[in-house]
Amino acid sequence: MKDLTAQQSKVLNCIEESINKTGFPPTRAEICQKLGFKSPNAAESHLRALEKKDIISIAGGSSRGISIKNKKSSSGGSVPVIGLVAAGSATLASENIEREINVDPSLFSRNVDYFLKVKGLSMIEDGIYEDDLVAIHKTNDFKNGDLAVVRTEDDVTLKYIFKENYKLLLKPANKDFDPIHIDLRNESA
Amino acid sequence: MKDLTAQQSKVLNCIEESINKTGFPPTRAEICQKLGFKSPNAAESHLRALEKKDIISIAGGSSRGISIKNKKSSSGGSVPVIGLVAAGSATLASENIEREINVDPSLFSRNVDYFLKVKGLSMIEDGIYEDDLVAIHKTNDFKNGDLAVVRTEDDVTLKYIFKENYKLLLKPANKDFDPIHIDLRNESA
DNA sequence: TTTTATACTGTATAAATATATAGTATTTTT
DNA sequence: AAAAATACTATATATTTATACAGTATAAAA
Repeated sequence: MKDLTAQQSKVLNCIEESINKTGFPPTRAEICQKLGFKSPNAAESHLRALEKKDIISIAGGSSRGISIKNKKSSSGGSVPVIGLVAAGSATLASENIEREINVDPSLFSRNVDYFLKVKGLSMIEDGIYEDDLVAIHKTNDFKNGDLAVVRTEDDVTLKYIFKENYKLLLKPANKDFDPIHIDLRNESA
Repeated sequence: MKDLTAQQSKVLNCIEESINKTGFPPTRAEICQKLGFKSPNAAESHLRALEKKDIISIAGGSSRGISIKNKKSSSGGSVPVIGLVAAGSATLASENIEREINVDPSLFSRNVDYFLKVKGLSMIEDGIYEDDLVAIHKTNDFKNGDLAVVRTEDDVTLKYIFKENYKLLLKPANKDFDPIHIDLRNESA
């Protein structure tokens, strides 16, 4: 990745701070104000430079349309203890609550609805181990590859979820377990 | 907390999805488009209702100025394994890298620069234990109460950081350790 | 040395956006 | 039964905002 100039870093930092403090990205004018520029084009051209270097993306024709692109990552290794996201149904194993946990909400990019304690071994290849806590966000909004809480007939499991047309593919991270295919047309929602 | 109506939940969900997918909140028009409303005021009034119920806040005179308010939390308990944020200096214990970790960046609200493995006992009251991994984001932007990586003369520690004028207060979460006071005027940056 | 990138000021404007006002209709609360 | 909240359509507009164009100047790359 190309290196950023000092000014570009300042602008990037300014974007991060805006998102952290207000919840949304800054306008050109706000960047100028924070960094002392007097022309909106000062911010604009720095943004274009950051876009060219693939650090941010800019949604054209959209106010505050700045988003910070996903940083790299490298070789193998594991995922940390916090999993994520995207459970289909509402009533999960919900009421096995062991204790309440007090967490700074700014830790997570999505709202955490509850935590789930991991049992069993099916995710060990991703570094999620027995007794780890997984932060769960209830939503119907998921992307392929998201880690999801899946409720099968008599079990609640963590699986990677892939959806294609009417087919759902649930892939455990442990090779010893088989992927599960579900045809949504035969299932009750 | 007052309950949301079905429509209000849809709007809230729409906001969450927008933030998750694009990185910034939706406009009134976008909410209308997604939910099939034909008047911008449909979105507007739902937003005002959500604001009244203290679910979101709306920054006046600002485009996309919607942010989802911090959800509650309850009694005691601990913080999960992922800590956070806000280290002052650049060269920390940086090069004791044990392994590289492959993480979905969307897990964190801030960019993760590296992970730190916890040694010692000073944070045990917050549920951060020996060998836990803490996600670190390098920045100078911190709020009082943030958990920070602090480099003292011969140590790297995790402390809660409070700043007031020229004084820095570093508070460990373990009562057996004393808070540290630092006068910034006597310190070299 | 001639581009190309960086780093801005200054001006302008079309388009995006928030937001007010006027209605209608239904449901819930008092 | 009256008032208040919900759930919208429809129209209008001031303001915000992105974004282009014209410059100036310096540093780095070809």
